[in-house]
Amino acid sequence: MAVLAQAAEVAARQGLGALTIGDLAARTHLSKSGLFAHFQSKEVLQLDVLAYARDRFVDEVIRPATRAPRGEARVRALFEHWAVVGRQGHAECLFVSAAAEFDDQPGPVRDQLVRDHRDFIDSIAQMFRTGIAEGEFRPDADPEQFAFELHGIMLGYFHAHRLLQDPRAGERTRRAFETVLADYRIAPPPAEPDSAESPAPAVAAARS
Amino acid sequence: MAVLAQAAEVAARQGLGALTIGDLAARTHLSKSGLFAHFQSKEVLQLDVLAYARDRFVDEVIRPATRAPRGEARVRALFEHWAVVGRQGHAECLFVSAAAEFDDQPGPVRDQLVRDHRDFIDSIAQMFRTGIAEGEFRPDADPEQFAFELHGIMLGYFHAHRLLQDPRAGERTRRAFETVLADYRIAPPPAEPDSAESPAPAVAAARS
DNA sequence: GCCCGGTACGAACGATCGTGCTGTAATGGA
DNA sequence: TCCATTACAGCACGATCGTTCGTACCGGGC
Repeated sequence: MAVLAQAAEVAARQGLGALTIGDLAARTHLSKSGLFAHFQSKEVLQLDVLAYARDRFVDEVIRPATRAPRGEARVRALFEHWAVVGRQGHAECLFVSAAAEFDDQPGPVRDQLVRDHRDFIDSIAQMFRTGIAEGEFRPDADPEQFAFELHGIMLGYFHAHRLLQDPRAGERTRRAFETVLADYRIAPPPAEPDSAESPAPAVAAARS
Repeated sequence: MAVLAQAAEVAARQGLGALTIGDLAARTHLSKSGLFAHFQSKEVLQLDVLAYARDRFVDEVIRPATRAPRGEARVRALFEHWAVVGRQGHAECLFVSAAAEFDDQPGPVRDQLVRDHRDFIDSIAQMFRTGIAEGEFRPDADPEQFAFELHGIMLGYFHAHRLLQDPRAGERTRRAFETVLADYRIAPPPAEPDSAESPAPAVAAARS
């Protein structure tokens, strides 16, 4: 539905709570009551927008990633698609702002938000798990810990990119991602013995 | 002003945009016009709330941290105080939700938000810099990169703690923090030579 | 004494909020 | 061709939004 696309765009910009029926009706060239007839209430509208954004996110981030080869390549694909979606200010910002908005007001919207997010975190952890099974990640690593850290990096990215408009946000994000990945990867390039003052070139390159 | 404390609490819960003058007047047992007289407009109210929250944050997080010894101890103190404030749902959530809310709507509130946040990031970077000067952190490290990564971790913490109510959020956050710190610390405990299959115990301990 | 700036009030404003009810033009299967 | 369904518009409702106005009370300086 084209209405939901418009609604999602507005909600991503102003927040789910600031999404107003009258404003949305004007944007879609519909009457307020005509638009309202499609949803029984504003809450249903918010839930529909959330579902729409989730479908978009699955289509543009998760599914493309699962088409990449299992293991680190898949995790990298997830990262890349995720960053692209966030950069364009699409669905992702909706989830970030909605999460901050509804983190303290109970109700169906919050519940759905929690479910969606838990599912996504589980997807990340699962992709990481296949990386362990493929022998690319350390077998003693905690997949949910990796999901937590990756998610934090992306939150920082959206923050720096959208609010601060830091032109180096992308570069910083990628560097943090590579560092985390390097920490979890199996068989890191062995450092030269006792090179505390002059760190291993591979590590230094990953950090500069 | 007690009114601002109430306003900050509401804004932290519902967001700065959902902070309404009538609602705030009822909470403070004032008439709407009587309360409105103190601020010339809602925008000024939002800015005042922001300034109030910033002062609280400086008092409860930044200043206590600067009283800790220079170097890693100070960075750790910052982390601890930051986590405590975020856990109690005080000022920090206001900044997180406000950032997500105003990241796409220009105006004085957004500008102030950006200034405050840049200042805070700079504070983190500066604390890290003293750690370099003290010889505790790698001299080739990028302080702003560290600030970015720490900030991302905390964003992930607030998200997991407040929205998902993950009981393991604190533990995950601390682990991520220790990992990042270990990456930036100088003179990591030297790994046994050629221990690719069995990683160094110190690293494994930091991750489990 | 008087005046004055601050602080608070009640009432009201136009606008917009979410939400109903009613009417109607279009549509598609029987 | 008829009829049920759908998709919309029009209008109106009570509530609440931010804001303004006029008006008190109350303190201290002239």
